[in-house]
Amino acid sequence: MKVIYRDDGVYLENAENFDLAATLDCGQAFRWEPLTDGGWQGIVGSRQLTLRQDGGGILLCGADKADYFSLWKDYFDLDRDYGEVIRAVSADERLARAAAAGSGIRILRQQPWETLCSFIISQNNNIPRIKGIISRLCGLFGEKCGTGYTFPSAERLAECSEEELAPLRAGFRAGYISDAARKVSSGEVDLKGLSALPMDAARERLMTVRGVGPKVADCTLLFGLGFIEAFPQDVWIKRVMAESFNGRLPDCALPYAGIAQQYLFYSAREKK
DNA sequence: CGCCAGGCTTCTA
DNA sequence: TAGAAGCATGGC
Repeated sequence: MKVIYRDDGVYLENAENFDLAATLDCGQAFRWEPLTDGGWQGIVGSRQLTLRQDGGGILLCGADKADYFSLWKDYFDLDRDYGEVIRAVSADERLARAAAAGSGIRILRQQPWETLCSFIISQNNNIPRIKGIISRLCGLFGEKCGTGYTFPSAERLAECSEEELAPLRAGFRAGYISDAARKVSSGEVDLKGLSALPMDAARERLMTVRGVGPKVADCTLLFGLGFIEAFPQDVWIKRVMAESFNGRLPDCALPYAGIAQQYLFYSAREKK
C-alpha cells in the first residue's frame, strides 16, 4: 500500500486486504453509514470522515497528513500486514476458507469507551436495534459534529438519570450503561490503563462492570483496546467452534485469534 | 401470538 | 457449580 497526500484527501493506493463494506459493516462497529454513491460516512472521536473505495484504493476524503498520522492510520490498523495474517492462519484448511471469504476485513481500533458501551448494548440484541439505540444515544447526549453527533463521554452519561436514559429504549441495558459510565468516569475502571495490562487482567477488570460478561469483555479487548489475540465467542462462533473445531482454535491462529474470529463470524453469517 | 436477537444476572437444585 | 429462567424491546 502506498499513501498519497492529495488535495482531496489521503489516498491509500493498492489497499490490499481492505474492503470498506466488509470492514465497516461486519458487526464490529455500529456507526458507519453507507452513502447513496457507494461511499461511507462515520464519526470517530470528534472527527467526521467520508471514505470512498475505487478500483484499487481508498480515499479518506478531506483528510490531511496530520489527520492520517494522528488518527486514521491507527484506527484502520494500517500498520498490520493482513496478507501475512491470512497466510499464517491458512495453515489450517478450515480457516483458509474463512479467511478467503473475509480477506477484506480489518479490525478497527475503536475508542475504548465507545466500544465498551456499544457492546454492552449489543447483548441479547440484534444489529439493527443496536444501531438504533446507539444512534439515539449519540443524538441525545453527544455533541454536534459535522452532519452527525459524537459518541457521548462516560462523564456525560454518568450524569444521566434513569428517566433521561429512557428515550433510548435500551431496556434492561440502561442500568448497565449507567454503571459502566460511573465506573469509567470515576477511574474505578481505567480504560486507558487497561491496554497496558496483561490481557487476562484487563478482561477481569472489565468484568467488574455490571452487564459485562466474557463476550462483551472480549469484544472490548479486541475492538477497543488493541488485544488482537482476544477471541469473543458469540452464538455464531460457539456453533462454528463446536461443529468444525472441536471447541479449540488451531495453534496457527492463536496470535491472531481476534482476526480469525472475524473471518469465521463473517463466513458463518454469510451462509445464513 | 410466539420466537429470536454478537448475553448477563439471578435463581434453583 | 451447572443449568435454566428472567430480562426490555422490536422485527418477523
